[in-house]
Amino acid sequence: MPESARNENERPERYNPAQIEPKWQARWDADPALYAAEGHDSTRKKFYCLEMLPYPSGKLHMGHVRNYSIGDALARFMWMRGFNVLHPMGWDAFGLPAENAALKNNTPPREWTLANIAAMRRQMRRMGFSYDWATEVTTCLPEYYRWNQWFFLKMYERGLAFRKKSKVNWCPECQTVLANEQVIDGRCWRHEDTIVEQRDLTQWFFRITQYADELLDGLDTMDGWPEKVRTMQRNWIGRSEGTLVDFTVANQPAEKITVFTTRVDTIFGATSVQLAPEHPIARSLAAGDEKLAAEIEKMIAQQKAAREAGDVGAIEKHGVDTGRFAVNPYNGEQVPIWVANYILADYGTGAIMSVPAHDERDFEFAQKYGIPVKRVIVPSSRAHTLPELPYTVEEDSMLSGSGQWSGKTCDEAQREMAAFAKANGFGSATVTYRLKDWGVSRQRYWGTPIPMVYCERGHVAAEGVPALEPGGVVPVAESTLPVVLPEKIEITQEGGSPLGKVPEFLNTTCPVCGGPARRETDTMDTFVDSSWYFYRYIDAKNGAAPFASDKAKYWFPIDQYIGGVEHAILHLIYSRFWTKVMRDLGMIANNEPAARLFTQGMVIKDGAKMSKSKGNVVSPDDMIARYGADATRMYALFAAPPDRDLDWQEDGVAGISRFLARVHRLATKYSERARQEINQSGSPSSAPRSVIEEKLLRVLHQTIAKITEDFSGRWHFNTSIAAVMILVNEVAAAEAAMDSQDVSSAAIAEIFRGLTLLLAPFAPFLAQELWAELGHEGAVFRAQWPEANADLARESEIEIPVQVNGKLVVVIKVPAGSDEAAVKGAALADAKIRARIEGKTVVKVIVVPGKLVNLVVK
RNA sequence: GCCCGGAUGGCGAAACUGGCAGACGCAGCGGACUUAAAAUCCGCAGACCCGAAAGGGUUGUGGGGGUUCAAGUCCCCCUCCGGGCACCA
Repeated sequence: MPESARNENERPERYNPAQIEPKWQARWDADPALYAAEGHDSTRKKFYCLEMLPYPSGKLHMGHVRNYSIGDALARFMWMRGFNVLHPMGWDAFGLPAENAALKNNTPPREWTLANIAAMRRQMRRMGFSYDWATEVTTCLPEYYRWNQWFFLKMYERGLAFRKKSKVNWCPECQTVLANEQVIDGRCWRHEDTIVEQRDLTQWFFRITQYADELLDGLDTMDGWPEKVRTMQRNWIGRSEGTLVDFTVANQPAEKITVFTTRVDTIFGATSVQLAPEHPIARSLAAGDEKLAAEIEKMIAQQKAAREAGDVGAIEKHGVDTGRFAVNPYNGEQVPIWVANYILADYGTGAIMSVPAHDERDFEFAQKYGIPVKRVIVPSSRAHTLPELPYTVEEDSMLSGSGQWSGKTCDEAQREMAAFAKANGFGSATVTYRLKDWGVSRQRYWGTPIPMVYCERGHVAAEGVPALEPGGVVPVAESTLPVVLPEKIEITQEGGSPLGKVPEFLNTTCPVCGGPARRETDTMDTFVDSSWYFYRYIDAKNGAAPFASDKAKYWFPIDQYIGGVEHAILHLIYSRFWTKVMRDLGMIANNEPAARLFTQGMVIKDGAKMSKSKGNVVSPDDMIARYGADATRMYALFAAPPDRDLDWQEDGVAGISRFLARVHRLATKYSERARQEINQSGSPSSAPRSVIEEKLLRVLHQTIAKITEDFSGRWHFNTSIAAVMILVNEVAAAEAAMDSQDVSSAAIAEIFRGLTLLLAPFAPFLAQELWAELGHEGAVFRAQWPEANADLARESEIEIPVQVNGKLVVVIKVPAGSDEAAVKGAALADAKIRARIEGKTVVKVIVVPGKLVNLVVK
């Protein structure tokens, strides 16, 4: 850091962040090494502090400010604790808004995006966030997205990227396909009012389901992640163990209906088979039965309507008997086949066996239609009366009326019956997931081109990789990456991929035969970009690989990841998947991307999330202009604990600003004495300390202890900041004593030095200003974090509340460390206590040393 | 319906392992400084009641019960708010 900031001419009388903050920002910006980490060969312990990268909308919002203020405080603290800190930032820069902006303003997406990035980077610097800009990652640049393409090729080689025709979610507004994760209650995640349609398209997928079990099991060991996020991911993966059982259609043994059940032990109680209306057999049974066919069409329409309304659960259960029968392979019994509107075509097999006696929903359905109810599960313990139906208990229950399995426990029966099905060729144990493979194709322009071509002669890449359809699917040669997104392009509102209209892009040659070929015109889901960006930070300029493995081995896993809970499933599950794929590619050694995850609460104003439509948005720029960056970020930490929602109140920012002004006034006033003390460089005075000096040092060291603990534990920075305020209040109250010689210059130097260091993670600009003002060299956040001195922090006398029958009567003072007898004696000697217990019997005296005394009297 | 959070002054909140409820801050009120205001500094402040005051009493952490010398904190039941999942067989 250059010379001290002290200059009599420019030093303001009053706290003026508009003067202090840009000054230090300029100095920090001029020295890129300040925020840079040492290399992966550093002997220092590393700390990878990561905040979720923003979409470059062009403006920081308060949610960003909060997220980054938390991360920045932590990064600065860890620096001060001597760690080798990596604290990077980047831009999730592909995506639809750039195309919309292009349509609206006739600005090319790239230009619009890069301008937004420049604006936001400026804001971040103005906020004083300590990012190492040398490692900046921008996902829309070919230097980055070529590695998306590279990964795509690697995944294709391993069968993890594949093409299939499937029903896809289509947002008419975005004019593109959405992943399941992007459909919320039947609506587009970006367009709450737009109902998602289903279309049949051939799409690229990543086989995330191959990792379903590992993604699920890993959650159990991830104790650095919030339980809430882990639960959400567990639900999302939705693993369900069960059995597949083939029923045959009576008189048509070639027609099989495979049902999925988690309760195969109840199969002797099955009294019907229920098909989803979309089920192929439902359709084939309806052939020639117009009434049935019409019913089925009605149900499909109804399901669609409910899906669109986002209220699937509200439809009344309803079904229609096909008049046909299915044969239960366990007992040969024939049961009617129904088609029902509550059976989902896309879960399990789209067909179930209905066991009304032991399933609540089946019971309800059977009651409605008069389908028989057959009890086959009973409690193991001999109860005199049988439990009411439906009886769904598995534990301590056993089978009855179930042939050779009668008398077995449900658990045993499930295992044995699945094995029996397998042995007899009519079923098997299986696992189903709610998680589906990740559809990554998007019919959009502003994204990573998928590096595949379609050979017109039908060539295929290699043996064993069959063409899925006429026109061979051939991966682009790795050496020719990146497939560059063309810049000259006309963006229109019509459907289909815009890249299909660019002949220079579309027409290419087949990498195998050199013949004519056309490129894949879809681009990748932007969640691909954000699934691995944090690996790129460690080696952002690497032109030969996404990153060097030895660097990843040093820096990973991320020590602390911080972001919004809204990414609990999408981004965070894809990132975990990507990490496992990279591990299997031999690129990294870690199984999970982040050791610890923190999800901060939302920023609320007037009881609602800040949003343009509600008109309650507070602009960080306005806050900076009025109160400064320090006050803005410190308020974001002070107003609520970081994991809770934060209610933005501008008066509160003003309060923080006043507090900072107080600190500034006091520190400036005593800086001369502090500087002299440093310049003397002698050992601290051994003169006995005054009572007030002792008290100031005591509070200082208590505050150091508390804040140090807050950082390593609960992260309740609101109370950390409150503790600094208490310290400052104490200092202000001691002003007279400091002005006289009741407080030594050595103590003054120590107090203001400590205060400044404590403030450094929260209000970095002011802390830096005072650091220089107090005569210290260098960057304050590279100075050593103060050590709490337990001796100085110790209270000599403590207050003990004394209760009579649990009610507070008086607070007495006793020397710290007094034993039980002494405390009890002092309590009983107190005049007020004596008056209170006079004439009564003391039944019991409870003494909690250091805490309180409670006299139980009668 | 299931699973997580949460409910404490006028407001944001604190009380980490059961031990002085309301730290710290905002807003408010009173005072000092000022011709005045702003800024700053000092003080008051959960509610209710008694008292001229000093002080004293009662009550109080969404509601009801319980455990305990002692409950915002633990147990049981209930209400409301926020979030997630959901005809998942």
